[in-house]
Amino acid sequence: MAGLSATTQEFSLTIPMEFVNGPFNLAETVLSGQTSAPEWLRDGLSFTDIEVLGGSPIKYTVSQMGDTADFSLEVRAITGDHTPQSDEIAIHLRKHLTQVLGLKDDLNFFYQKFSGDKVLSLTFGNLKGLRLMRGTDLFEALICSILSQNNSVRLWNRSARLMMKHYGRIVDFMDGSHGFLFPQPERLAKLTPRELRSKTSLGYRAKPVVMVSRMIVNEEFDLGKVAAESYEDAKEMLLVLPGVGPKVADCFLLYGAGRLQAAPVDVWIHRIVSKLYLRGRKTSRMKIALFLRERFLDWAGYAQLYLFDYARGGKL
DNA sequence: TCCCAGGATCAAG
DNA sequence: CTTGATCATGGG
Repeated sequence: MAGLSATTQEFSLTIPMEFVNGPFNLAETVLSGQTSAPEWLRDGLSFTDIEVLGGSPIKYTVSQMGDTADFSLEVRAITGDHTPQSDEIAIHLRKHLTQVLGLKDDLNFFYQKFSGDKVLSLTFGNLKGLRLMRGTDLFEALICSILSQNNSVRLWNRSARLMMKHYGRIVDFMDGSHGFLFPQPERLAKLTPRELRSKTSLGYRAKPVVMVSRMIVNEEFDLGKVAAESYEDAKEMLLVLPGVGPKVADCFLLYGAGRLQAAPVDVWIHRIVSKLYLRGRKTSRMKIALFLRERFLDWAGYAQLYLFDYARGGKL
């Protein structure tokens, strides 16, 4: 937590390996298509994101030094124009990164607990250090999850960035750069679906995005209240939202609300689970999700993430 | 040109 | 509770 300077409003901090609970692979984690938020911008092996911490925007770049088993995380950050400089920002930032990168999740316990699972343990080799990301904004996580339906990771991220550019608040930083925050529901609620679609190439997903935004602005739907319910109740409540089915609801609960027993079942999960666990028997997505929850309990979300990356990586 | 992508929805069986 | 067609958009 060093390098604080009152004049430049740039600072850096180091997160030592001892602060992280087990191995970590930054690139694998950031690039694994999780829907908690739009994917961080990549520059080589460094990743950059913008977040509002303590009321003021901050841009930070994270780099991993070393490998997944012996490493440190170097973080460079810069604040916006009117930000009072203080040590609290660095504290906020470290806390923020701990949440969004799942730094306190006990991965070694996970690997040990399921070392006897012949299928899941297959994925541990190349994916060691892959962690579940958790969003800091429920609305952002919900919209990103809706965008991902029947879409590629690349395309839903492109659409999300276009939404930010056109409808998100612009923030300026001391180095002359700027960026955009994720749009507020109030802004999206005022749009017509065709207007949104024309600027973001959201396709047919533009309509549910606008509808859901309106329901939240009108207080017909309270994401905070839903996130506080039990997993089963929360999922049932989410299914009334347009554009939200079982998979999107699970994405929101896992990446947005941090419910680790949620296991979103997409085409990749459906493929790999029915092939490697169910001898190729075709099964409904609902049964696959139930299978994952019953088998992996509070680690179902993690099991799903590892199986997803393993399958998507061409290991099928 | 067809098939696919971290699916949802509706009608019909 | 399951299956099939349809829904935009861009990549392979």
